[in-house]
Amino acid sequence: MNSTVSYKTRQKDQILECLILNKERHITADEIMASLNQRNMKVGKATIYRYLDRLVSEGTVRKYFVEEGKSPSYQYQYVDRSETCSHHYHLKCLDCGRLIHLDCKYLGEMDSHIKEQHDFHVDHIKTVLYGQCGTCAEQKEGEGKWRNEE
Amino acid sequence: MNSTVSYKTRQKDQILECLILNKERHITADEIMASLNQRNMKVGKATIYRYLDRLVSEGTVRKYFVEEGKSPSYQYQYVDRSETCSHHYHLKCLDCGRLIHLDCKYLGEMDSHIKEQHDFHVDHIKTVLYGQCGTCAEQKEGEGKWRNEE
DNA sequence: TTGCGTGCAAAGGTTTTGCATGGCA
DNA sequence: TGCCATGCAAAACCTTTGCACGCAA
Repeated sequence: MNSTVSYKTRQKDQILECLILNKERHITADEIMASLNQRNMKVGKATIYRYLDRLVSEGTVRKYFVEEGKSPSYQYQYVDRSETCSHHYHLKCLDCGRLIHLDCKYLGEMDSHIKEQHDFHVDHIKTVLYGQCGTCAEQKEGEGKWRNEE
Repeated sequence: MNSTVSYKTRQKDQILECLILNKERHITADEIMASLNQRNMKVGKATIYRYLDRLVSEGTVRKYFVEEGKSPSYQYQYVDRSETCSHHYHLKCLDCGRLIHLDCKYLGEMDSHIKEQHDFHVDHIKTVLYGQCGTCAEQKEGEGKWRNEE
């Protein structure tokens, strides 16, 4: 299918290693560079972006757009082959930023429901359910009422 | 709660009018400016961004991040008050951009399910289910196979 | 040796910010 | 008159691109 030849290089290995080390969470291109720099692995920013692009189109890595923190940016996450992220939902807590992978039969049924009753195919890669996780909800309750933004 | 005083101005009126005219679809800050310029209404870009921010935090307008076209950007859409958006889900077609308000008992149950079983409160104002609507799916089928990313 | 990969810096795009001025109340 | 709102331009930001050199195969 994709006939592009690809060379194996130190940079690619190190970038991929970093993604795998962080497979539990999202990481920005900048964070990857910082992380590599910390361990005295110098990789140019352009290289990181270029390789990430390739990994994303290969399906090895998933790309999200996230607004947490100050400036919005893309975040990348290694796709664990054992987890079928395309079949479950993602919940993201607006307070603590935690991403929860939700594997649940009930939600699978919801998919079918939306498809059959509402004629819409949900893309689990692009969709994230935003809200508040239980832990944060408890904390907020103690503090009084809550607000949408920080 | 929010005690900030707000003045009524020509610019605000015109921006809001433009959003309401386009309430069926989403629109970028740039498109708002272009649309206003066309009708000889001069409004600075900074003003548009600033007012949009305010409208978003008020809940009058919803803000999305969309990657369609060349450069990714934020898109805005007026929230129709007559619809109780905080209680239903929103589906957004990634192809045609249409926003579908989904009032459905089944999905309400899903909320309870997520809350009770997964200890997570879904925020319907911030959450959008992305995917493909039936109409667009049909079109794509005609054109051949589809791909996840472009 | 071939041509993909890399690094640097510059370009590109949207969105934000600073500051003086304008205009609502 | 007081203070919010506006406009302009510059800044800030992330991401992409051009180009010469490096380095797998």
